[in-house]
Amino acid sequence: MVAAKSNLSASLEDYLEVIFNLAGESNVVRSKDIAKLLGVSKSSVTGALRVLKSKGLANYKPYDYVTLTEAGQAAAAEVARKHNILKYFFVNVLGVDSDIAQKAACKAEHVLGPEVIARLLSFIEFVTRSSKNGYDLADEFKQFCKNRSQSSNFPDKEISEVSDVVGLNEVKPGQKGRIVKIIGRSGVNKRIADMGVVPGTTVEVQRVAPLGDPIDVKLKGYHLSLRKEEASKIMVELVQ
Amino acid sequence: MVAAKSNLSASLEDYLEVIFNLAGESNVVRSKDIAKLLGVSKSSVTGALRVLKSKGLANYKPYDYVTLTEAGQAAAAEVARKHNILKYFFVNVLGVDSDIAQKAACKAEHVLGPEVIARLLSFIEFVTRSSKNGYDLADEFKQFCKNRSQSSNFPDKEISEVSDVVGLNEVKPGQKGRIVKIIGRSGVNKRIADMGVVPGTTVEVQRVAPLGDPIDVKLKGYHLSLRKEEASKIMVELVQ
DNA sequence: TAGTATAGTTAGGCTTGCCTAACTTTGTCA
DNA sequence: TGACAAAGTTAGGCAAGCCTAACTATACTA
Ligand SMILES: [Mn+2]
Ligand SMILES: [Mn+2]
Ligand SMILES: [Mn+2]
Ligand SMILES: [Mn+2]
Repeated sequence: MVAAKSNLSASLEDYLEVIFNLAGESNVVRSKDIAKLLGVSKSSVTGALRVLKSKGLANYKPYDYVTLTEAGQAAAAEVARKHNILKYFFVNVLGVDSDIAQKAACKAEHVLGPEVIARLLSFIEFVTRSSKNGYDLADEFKQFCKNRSQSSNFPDKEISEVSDVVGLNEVKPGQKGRIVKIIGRSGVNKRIADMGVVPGTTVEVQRVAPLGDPIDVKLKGYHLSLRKEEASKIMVELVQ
Repeated sequence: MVAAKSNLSASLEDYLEVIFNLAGESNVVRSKDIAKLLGVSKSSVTGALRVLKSKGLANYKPYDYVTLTEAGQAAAAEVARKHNILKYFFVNVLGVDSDIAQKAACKAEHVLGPEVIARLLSFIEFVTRSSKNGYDLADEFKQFCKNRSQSSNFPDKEISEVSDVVGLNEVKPGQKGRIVKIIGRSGVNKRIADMGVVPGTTVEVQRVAPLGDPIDVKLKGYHLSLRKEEASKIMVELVQ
């Protein structure tokens, strides 16, 4: 029985999952219990059940008990399986708190595909196996967490810096910038373009008046005084 | 600088993430590049940027380049960090294919909280550390995966069976069921209720006519012939 | 068996996030 | 400069999921 490619939303998978779990706990599944477990209103459940029926996953009849079709049970079981594997890993390998693990598993179960889940299951098996050979990996990890000082100094994959393109108005006196772009096309911008303010040119800020207006800059040997408003439209990349 | 509790949707986090990454790769960030990377239309990007601006995360001005605020950069960096940690774990510990890991990480990054991510990072550190002590855990795991026959026999956390409450019409001759509920309140249902068909009673199906109609049952010593339509409204739990 | 409590449905509305088509702004280059 | 291309915005619409309020069907109990 190969599971059909389902393409269900996270929401619908959760409905399937709780119906599946409720069915395992009591004789019949009631709409209100689904609502309570998922934290949604009764009418939301009605809506979801209609969708599940339309997809051939639930045997829905108004006012009737809720049951899953064969296909629905298969899909639900798959979700529940992912949930269990994930929670097991979070709790018994990583040592995450049970409640947090429960919630995390019920989110992640909808976004991790079979390849990742299969590997994770193998890994759990590996860890379990290792503990039988005298080397309890999960335990070893817990020790590792305890013994180490709080500061994690793992080379937390350096994250590339954000580019240094800013408005010319933000450049400090003495700094230089290469013009990347001039925003807008107004008469004023044409005026400064005529004075050599074009992309590619390097400008140096010389003086900035108290309130940031005006700004004295030097480019191509010329001096130029710019309004803050104008400068803010000149995007430069800081150089040197 | 403590990161503010953001509560961003997965979608908005992805926008932040790609803006952050693009900013690291080139001088300026263009709307169309965001659209291309996320696989959405230009207008969707415009909409998202307006939302990010309203949340104080992006410096959005129509037709201007896209930049992030301090808060936006912080939020984006957090998402990117989760992404990197998850991908690293999937690829270098679990041995998942790089492309699949990339996609899985970019989904899971939105649903796994700081507790899980912190533990995962510690675990990666633990594995890395172990490899320096001559016991390469990740490598060991790969061997384990290879050497083992395809069949995984890990006690895949037994999943509870679905409850056996069915309509009486589905019960085979010779089987018995305890009545759980009778659906509907029509005159017909009242008739059979008068004959002892009430919740709690155990019925045994004796004979079923060729097309499933009628159905002969025995209860409390009486014989009763039911229409399939009637029987389908009598929910029973299989017994014995 | 009626009257009330409970369960479930319907109607209508909201938000998020996406789309296409048409339009405007900006960039480019002869 | 001015025409054309590229980038970005606006308008309008749609689907998924959720909600509340009002209504209806079923269950319980005296
Ligand atoms: Mn879930
Ligand atoms: Mn779950
Ligand atoms: Mn993502
Ligand atoms: Mn990502």
